[in-house]
Amino acid sequence: MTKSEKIKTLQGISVGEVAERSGVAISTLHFYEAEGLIESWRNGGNHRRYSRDVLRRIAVIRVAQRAGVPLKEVAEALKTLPQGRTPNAKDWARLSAVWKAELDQRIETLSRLRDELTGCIGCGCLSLKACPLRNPGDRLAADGNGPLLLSGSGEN
Amino acid sequence: MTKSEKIKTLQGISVGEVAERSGVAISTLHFYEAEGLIESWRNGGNHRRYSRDVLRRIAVIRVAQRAGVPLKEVAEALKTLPQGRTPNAKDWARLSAVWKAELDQRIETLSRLRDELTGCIGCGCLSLKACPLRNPGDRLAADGNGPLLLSGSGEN
DNA sequence: GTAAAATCTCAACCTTGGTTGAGGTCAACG
DNA sequence: CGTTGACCTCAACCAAGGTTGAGATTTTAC
Repeated sequence: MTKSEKIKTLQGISVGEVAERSGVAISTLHFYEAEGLIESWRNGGNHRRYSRDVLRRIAVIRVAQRAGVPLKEVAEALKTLPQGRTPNAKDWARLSAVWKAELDQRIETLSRLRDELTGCIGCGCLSLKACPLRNPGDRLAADGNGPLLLSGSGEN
Repeated sequence: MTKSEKIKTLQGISVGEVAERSGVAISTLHFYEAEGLIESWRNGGNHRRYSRDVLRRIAVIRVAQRAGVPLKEVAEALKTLPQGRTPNAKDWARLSAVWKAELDQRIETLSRLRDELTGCIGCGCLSLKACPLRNPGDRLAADGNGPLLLSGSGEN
């Protein structure tokens, strides 16, 4: 570690630098902090200072979001990391295993829908009770993406 | 068609019956109408009346939503159907082909993410430039699910 | 004929994930 | 020392996809 790096570690990183290096807008960093996803302390002039591990945390947050994990759940998961520590390989494995399972579920649900859609293209069977796309068995097979009630019964 | 069914066709279906038969809340039907997704006329007492094909339209709307198609796009697609007609097999094929392609894209994006996540579980490599989960090449590989800017560059 | 159930309109509110702007302070360069 | 640029707070706003409630009317059932 060079002398200037040591000073930076002691003084922390500014919000602008975190924004630039993480690719996240400053307003988003404020928002994440308000939501308890990241932390900072203040310097003498009330400006936020971040430790380096905020960058890794942000990376984790963004991967989780890509996987469709809502921020609240990400926040919960991050709270299980001991005391604002940089997540290590084991922590990351624990979180990502859970998120991968959710992602698997989402992919499976969408794949099933795609298969049904493929089978139904052009068949016009949307009007039939027997159509898998209308199948009541799917009604509670939610997408994992919010509390969508996906019913659709009754002949018509 | 029985005599009472004939009368029903002439008089249209009430909003409550549509709600019950489609599994969609009345407020949602009002909302869909305001958004131009469905249509109705009014009886003498200003109550909405629907023709039967509203049920098939609602079914189409909900399948599209399951596939992640935003309502505005569904509305656009439904407007291409000639004059509030019941969608027939050909119409349905046209719409579902487009939506299936979008769904395919979504599934592919998520699958790629899953593979990366699987490969990365426990590796702790989120901190490395070389990690596929951090790869700038992914930055514009959006999810199809809203204008998510998924960047994440800079070493850390 | 009357009471209950269904419907109407319109505005306000909800959640998620942020962005934008106003008005004020802090820091750094020359 | 002054003037930019970076930063601060707080409130308002945005989009999507609806839900909720108030107050009025209509329809239905007994």
